[in-house]
Amino acid sequence: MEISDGRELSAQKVRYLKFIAEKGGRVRTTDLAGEFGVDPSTITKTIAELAKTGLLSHEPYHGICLTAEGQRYARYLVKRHRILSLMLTHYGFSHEQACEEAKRFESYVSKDAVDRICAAMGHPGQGVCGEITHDDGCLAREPAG
Amino acid sequence: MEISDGRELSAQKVRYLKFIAEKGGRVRTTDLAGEFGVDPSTITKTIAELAKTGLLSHEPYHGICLTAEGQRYARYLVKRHRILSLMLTHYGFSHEQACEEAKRFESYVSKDAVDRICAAMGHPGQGVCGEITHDDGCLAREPAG
DNA sequence: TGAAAAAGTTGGGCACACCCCAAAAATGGG
DNA sequence: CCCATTTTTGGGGTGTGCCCAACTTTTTCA
Repeated sequence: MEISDGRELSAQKVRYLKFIAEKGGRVRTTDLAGEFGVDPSTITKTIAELAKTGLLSHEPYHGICLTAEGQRYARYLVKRHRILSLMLTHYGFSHEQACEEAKRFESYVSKDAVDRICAAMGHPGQGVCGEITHDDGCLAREPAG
Repeated sequence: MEISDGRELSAQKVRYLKFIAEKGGRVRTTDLAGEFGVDPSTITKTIAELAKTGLLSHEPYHGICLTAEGQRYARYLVKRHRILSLMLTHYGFSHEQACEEAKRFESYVSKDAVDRICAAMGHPGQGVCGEITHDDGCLAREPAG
């Protein structure tokens, strides 16, 4: 895959992660399977791979939740989405259109670019689909424990 | 794949196609293999798949060139690249940085979005890495012959 | 002009991401 | 405590993209 966020997660894994973050708390296999229209077994397997990265923990039969590191990373993913969506609204996109379009390509935009765009827009506090937080300075450089 | 340009070409195929268009004329297997750092046999196989779409013709041992349809499509790809690069320069990217960043995600931006951004920028005639042409109105709706 | 070098193609195979199905296991409400 | 629901396991499939070895074609140049 050709991901540009400092981690080697595929676009699909990023989508799963973002969904888990936005839903919050304990997420069930069925929630993900329903949201993405895939078989639950697909979710189980993909979640197992994500768990190995340390971004989430999966207690079999009891749900999925993000680790502290996963939450920090997910905050970045959400921020990225909102920064890019906001950028698109500068080009005549409605909020909803911007949101949809950003989903298409956000996984392929480098963190460096997101930071730059964020800075150029004056670190906005409000995006098109929610608040924008600016606390991702230490992404992917956290001790394991 | 999750491509958003109205065709179902993967990002990699799009890169190959864009390279062929930018180089112009008859392109050799070796040119592509060198540019992308892959084995020549990989190029041969991928080109065979692209040839089936009618975007280019491949005369074995004698090179690759775009069909009229391929040229029209490639013009869109180049325009897309230049529009997105130009957009990025509005956020503090240098020309070269904008160009590199655009390459990362351009394949995932919908044609609709490119058109909208193009319009919002006033259909610019000059991009960061060359002229921008605006003749892609009839993409992907051309008779085969 | 003809053999060696270079360029290109074929066939086989590998890795990764992502997906589904059937069957088995675990959970939890009645 | 049983049965319906949820979830996991094991097996399998597809598509993309890549490499290697062996072979064919083209080109070069002595």
